Parts: sequence; C-alpha cells; structure tokens
Amino acid sequence: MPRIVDHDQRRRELAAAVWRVVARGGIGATSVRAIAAESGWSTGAIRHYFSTQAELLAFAAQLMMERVPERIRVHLENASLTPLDQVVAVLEEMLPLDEERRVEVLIFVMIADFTLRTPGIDAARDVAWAGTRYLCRLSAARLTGTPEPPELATPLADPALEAHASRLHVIVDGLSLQALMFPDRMTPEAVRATLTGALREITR
Amino acid sequence: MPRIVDHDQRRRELAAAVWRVVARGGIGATSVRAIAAESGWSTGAIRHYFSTQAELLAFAAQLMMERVPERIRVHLENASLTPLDQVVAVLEEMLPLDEERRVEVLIFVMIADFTLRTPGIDAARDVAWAGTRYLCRLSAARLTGTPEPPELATPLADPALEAHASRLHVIVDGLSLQALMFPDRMTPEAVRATLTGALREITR
Amino acid sequence: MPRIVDHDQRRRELAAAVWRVVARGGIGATSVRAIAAESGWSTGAIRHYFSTQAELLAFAAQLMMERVPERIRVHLENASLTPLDQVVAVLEEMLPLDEERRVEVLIFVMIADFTLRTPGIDAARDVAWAGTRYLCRLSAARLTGTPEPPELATPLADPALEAHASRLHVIVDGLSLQALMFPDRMTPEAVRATLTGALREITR
Amino acid sequence: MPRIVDHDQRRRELAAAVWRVVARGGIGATSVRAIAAESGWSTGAIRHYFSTQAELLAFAAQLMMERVPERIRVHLENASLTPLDQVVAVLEEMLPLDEERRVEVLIFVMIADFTLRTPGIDAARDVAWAGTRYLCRLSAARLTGTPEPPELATPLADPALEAHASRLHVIVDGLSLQALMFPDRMTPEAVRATLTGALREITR
DNA sequence: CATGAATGAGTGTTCATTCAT
DNA sequence: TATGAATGAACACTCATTCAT
Repeated sequence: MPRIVDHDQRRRELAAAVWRVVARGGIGATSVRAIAAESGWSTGAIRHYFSTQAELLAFAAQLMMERVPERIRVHLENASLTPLDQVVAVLEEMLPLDEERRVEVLIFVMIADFTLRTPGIDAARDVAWAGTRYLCRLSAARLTGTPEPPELATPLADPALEAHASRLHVIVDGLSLQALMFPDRMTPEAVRATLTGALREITR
Repeated sequence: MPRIVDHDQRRRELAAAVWRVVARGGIGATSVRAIAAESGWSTGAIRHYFSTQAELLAFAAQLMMERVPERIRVHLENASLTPLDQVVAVLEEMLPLDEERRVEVLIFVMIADFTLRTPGIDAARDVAWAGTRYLCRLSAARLTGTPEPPELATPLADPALEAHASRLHVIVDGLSLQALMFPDRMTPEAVRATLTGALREITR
Repeated sequence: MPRIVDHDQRRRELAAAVWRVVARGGIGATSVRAIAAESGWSTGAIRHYFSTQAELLAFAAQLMMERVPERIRVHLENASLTPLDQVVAVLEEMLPLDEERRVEVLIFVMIADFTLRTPGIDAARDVAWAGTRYLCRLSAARLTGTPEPPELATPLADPALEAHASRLHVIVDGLSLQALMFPDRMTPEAVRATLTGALREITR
Repeated sequence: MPRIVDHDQRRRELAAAVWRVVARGGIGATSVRAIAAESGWSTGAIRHYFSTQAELLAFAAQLMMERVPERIRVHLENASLTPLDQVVAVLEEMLPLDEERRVEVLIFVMIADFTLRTPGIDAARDVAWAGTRYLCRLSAARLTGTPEPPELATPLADPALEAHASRLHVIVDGLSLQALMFPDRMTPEAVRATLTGALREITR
C-alpha cells in the first residue's frame, strides 16, 4: 500500500505555502517553483493536487476568503465590548492594519488580478464578495440592534439597513485599497477615523 | 549630427501606446515587445527614452493620472447643470462605468501592482492619490458652495468638509474596485445609487 | 501469500489498452499515464509486467502484428469468393482503408519509430515483416494455384513467385504509407486500382 | 544600424542544423534546445526566424523535399548512361541506400509524424508527394521515350503511363520504408532487384 | 501484488535586457 | 538615434521512472 495522503490536507498545506509566498514576495512571486520551494515539495508533486497553477492559486485564495468571516465574526460575541466596539473590531480585522491582515488583502488583490485576466474563475471572487458583505451586514445589524442574518448570503430584511451595509462594504473595500496602496496617507488612525465616521451614519 | 528628437513628445507617444495595449489586452499584456509593436518603434528604440520596462509603465501610468483631473474638472464649469449634477458628472467620470474609464481604472490597478512589488516608484502613486483627492475636494466644495481649493494639493479650509472629501475619496476608490471586480453585483445603477447616497450626507 | 495473477493475460490486457489509446489519440498519446488510465490500472502496477514504457509498447505492437495474419488469412477460406477476390480481400485488410485498419497501420508506424530510435527492439519489427510477407506469399500462391507455404517463415518454392510476393509486399507497404499520409491523393479507390494492377502482373 | 541578417539565409542555416540533428539522433532528437546547440545559436535566437518549433521543423522538412528533385533529375541529363541506367540512378537516389539518403527518408518520416499528429501542416507533405511523383513521371517518360512533363505538377499525357508512374511512386515509397525499417531484409541489392523488376514492367 | 506519491529532468515558449552596427 | 539580433534565465507544464508502504 502506498503512503496514504489526505488530499484535502495537502491542498490546504500547499495553499498555506501560497499565502506565505504572497506575504513575503507579493502577488508576482507566486510562481509554481516558488510555491514548491516554500512548501518543501517538488513542482511535480504539486500536480498531484492541482492540475494547473491557476487552480492552485484560486484554491488558496478561496480558502483564505472562506476562513476570514468565520474568524472575524467572533468579535461580535465578545460581551466585554459595547456593540460599537465589537463592530469596530470586526471592521478593523478586515483592513490591512497589520502584516497578517495585509496578506489577506493581497490575496484579495490576487483575486482581482485573476478576475481581470481570466474570466471564469468566479468561485474565489464570489466568496470574497459574500464574506465581506456578510460581515458588513452583521455590523450594521449589531449597531442597530437588528437580528443578524441567518446565513452568509441572506440580505438584511430592512432595505435601508441593507443599503447601509452595502455602503459600508464599499467603504471597507476603499479603505483596504488605500491602506494597502497609500500607507503613508491612509494611516491606521485615518482608517479608524473614516470607519467611525461611517458607523455614525448608520446609527444616526 | 544626431537627429533632433523631442524627448518628452516621444515619451508621451510611447505612454499612449501603453494605454492602448492595456485597453486591448489588460495589464498582463504590457510586454516591451507588445508596446514596441503598438507604438511602431523597435524595442531598442524604447530604451533611449526609458531605461527599463518599469520606468516606461510608471511614466505611462503617471501621465494618465495627471491628465484625469484636468479633463474631469471641466464638468464643474458646465453652467447648464445644477451643482449636484455637476458633481455627479465628475464622480461618474472617475468610475469604470464605460470602456474608456475602465482603462483608467486598470492603469490605476497597474499602479497598485507596481506599488506593491517595487517600492520607490512613488510618483505615479502620488499623482493618482492627489488627483482623486482633488476632484473629491472640488466636489465637496461645489456641493456646499464653498470656494474650491486653489491648487491640487491644498486641503479644504474647513476640516469637516475635508473629512467629507476624504470619505468621498474612499467611496470612489471602493466603488472603482467593486465595479471593476464585481460588475455583476456593483452595476452602474448600484454605483450611482451609492454615489448619490454619499453626496446626500455631505449636503446634509 | 501473493495474489495469483496470470501474467500473460495481464500483459495482453495492457496491450489492448495501448491499442485503444493509439486509436483515440494517435501515436503521440501513448504516455504511461494515459495507458494506465485506459487500462484501469495504476502506473505502478504496469511496472510489474513491463519494466519500461518501451517494453510495453513493443509488446503491444508485437502482439497486434502477430494477430493480424491469423485474422486475415481466413479470407482465403471463403469458398464463395473467386481466388482473385479472396486475395483482394486479404490485401485490403492490410491497408488503412477504414478506422480499424488505420490503427494497425499506426501501430506499424509506431514500430518504425521504435526501430529508428532504439535498436535492439527487433521482435515487433520481425513479426511485422514476417506477417505481411506471409500474407503476400499466400496471396501470390492462391492467385497462381500454387500450394501455400506451410509456415509463416517459409519462402515460396518458386523463386519467381517469391519475387512476386516480395514486390507485392513492397506495394502493400507503399500503399499503406501513402494512404495514411496522403488520404486525399491515395484514396481507397486509388488504392484498389493499384492493387488490382499489381495482381494482374502476378497472374500474367 | 543593427547587424543585418539575411533572414532566408539564416532560416536555411537553421534548417541544415535540423537535418544534422535528425541525421545524428533521429526524429525524436529534434528538440529546440538540440537544434539550437547544433546550430550554435541560442534557443531565443531561433525565435527571430521561426515562431514555433513546428514551424522550424516544417520549414526544414519542406526545404529538403524541395531540393531533392532538383538534385536528382540531373541524372537524366547524363548522356553517358542509357535511359534505363539514368532512371535507375534517379530512383536509387530516392532510396535510403546510403547515410545521406537515409536522412532524407527520415525527414520524410518526420513529415509523416507531423501529418499524423498536427493536421494543417500540409505544405511539406504536398512538396514531398509532388517531388517524388515528379521524379517517377520523369523516369517513366524517359524509359518510354515520351516527352517529360513540363512542370512538377503536370500529369503525364498518356493515362497508362501515368498509372505506371503512380505505381512506381508506390514502389519507391514502399522500398524507402522497408529499406529504412528492415535494412537486413531489404538490402541495397534487394532494393535494386525490386526496382529493375518494376521498370521492366513499364518498358514491356 | 498493487498503489499512487514523489521526483527531477525535460519540453516549448516568453521575455526583459544587452549591444554591435 | 535607432535597429533588431541575440542572449539566457524564467515560465508552466509533462513525463517516465522510483519507491515506501
């Protein structure tokens, strides 16, 4: 009997190598060779788990995007914080305010790159959109004491509140972009100021 | 005696070739060969005006970003429109709502790409930031009947209004990103709805 | 206790997989992986029966070449045909006039390929030669009412008739090649015309 | 001004490298790297003259096939030979009876390989067919004292003689194949015997 | 006996850059 | 100034083969 390998586990392992490569060298460093070296496997071995580079990168991106909302939403269960602080904690975790979060936003940019050059790799993109929108909805609901949506894809019942969530989504993406590209101008403090301003509109 | 060449003119000519290549084939199509072919010059000739590919792309990006605010601000002089409609016209011209504008946003993404992989190419990035911020300031000033800033880099006198302009800037960038990446979700109509919502807050 | 496996049977099974792969994808498609997939076995399993890819392909080729004369010679026992028609039936079955026969000729070309790059794999080549020559001898004998050779390798007793068989062999190979490479010029009709012309010389 | 290179000349030079590679290592040795090494140029340099490997190999094949008839037909002008010997000289030059001729037949097999795996590369194939057929027509005409066809593609006026030429074509291809694949059985002597037998039928 | 994980060399191709002319 | 020839490293991907289990 050959060595039995948990394919899903190996795929996740390789995805993690992708993340590390992105963290270290940016999006342009994600050659198959670099990922192989980072993972400790040969390039050929990767082909047992992903038939093309695009498939590997798409998987790595999607996996990260799937994990983000699960990780972040626990802030809303932190009873020691006010609802406002809970929401601020959530939103700050979506923004590239530290190195770890920066990688997530880079992965998001990688998805953009994909999307713009190879249509048809929709999955990661859809997951990214849905995850961010979901967290924005949770935030809007929490701020207004409204029940939170039961599922990731459920819009908020109140159309006005959904519009608030949508605007928050736009602001979060805009802040991500600016904090990533213009860290000197859109400093963490400026990010937080913009964020609290946006939240005030929702609670008003 | 060497042939007299207008260096700046030639550099702009090559920049225009870059734009056309981006328009046709996306950001990934900007190989030196492709740009040479598009411009009608040889690859070697390009080296007389740009010593590396990065320099060429950075110049092309910067030039485009410089031209955008000049072109767009004329909407504010359109006396047949109300101030609100003037501002809406300005903001819509910053967003990828048609193919021509889409190229500008792609160039902006190209800058992001640069920024993230090769630090030190700040010029194009700075110009992009300043241009967008300027137009946002003009919009905020016009909406509130405030005098517009005399120069591109001058903040608005009223800190509260400057904050509005800053938030508008974030929203414009967020909308650009979403309209580019998620055209099915962030449709032109959704873009306009978000935009008018954001403007209402400024006038309030 | 090891599982009992009929080695020869397994080898024939794998050979058949080779044939199917050649039929579907041509000579260039005969990667070990493709043959493994076609056969339903793993690539590693193949190694129990063939130590290299070349050995597998050589065996598959040889087996096919061995079977051809047995299958074809039955046409000579078809009492409802005249001797001439029997012979025509035999010869047409050696030529790539339909898809099934085309595979056989492709396998023959595969042998050529082998022969030209790896000397020492003579078996398949010898079998191919002997089989075709044998059928040509049978044809020449039948046409002239001469007793057919008792064994596959026995030349015809009459040297002149053996020379006829040899020439027929050359013509069959030439027609195979042309019908395969130039199907537009060497059509089935042209093949048959050439064939009957050649036979007329033998009977004259 | 850059070094001016005669493109056609360079293409022929590279084609000659292909021939040498085929001569030394067979058809399977024609990797771009091997041809680059043989020619003394880098792999990248080849791309100035051929955009793909297939294009290079097709060109090399076609060029060789074009040269063959021109080179061979001069034997017909050798006044010191009888018509029969002239024709024998022609036909022997088409067959792999020495190393140089062997390469030509290998190139022909390379064309077959192409033809079978990538349809659409018809040029080399057409040239190969036309050249061989032309030489066969010339031979048939010379043997019978008939005027030779004015152009490469002109069929013989007499249909019966054209049929002879066609059969001769089949025999030449069959002999080529057998002399290449079965040099032990189809020896030069056997080739010549078959050839003279075939010619006798034409003159009869 | 059989698996399939893993290797590493090999493929064709692309590309920014250099440089003699 | 301008050319385009030439380089050589990099790319993703394929493959026969090895081997621990």
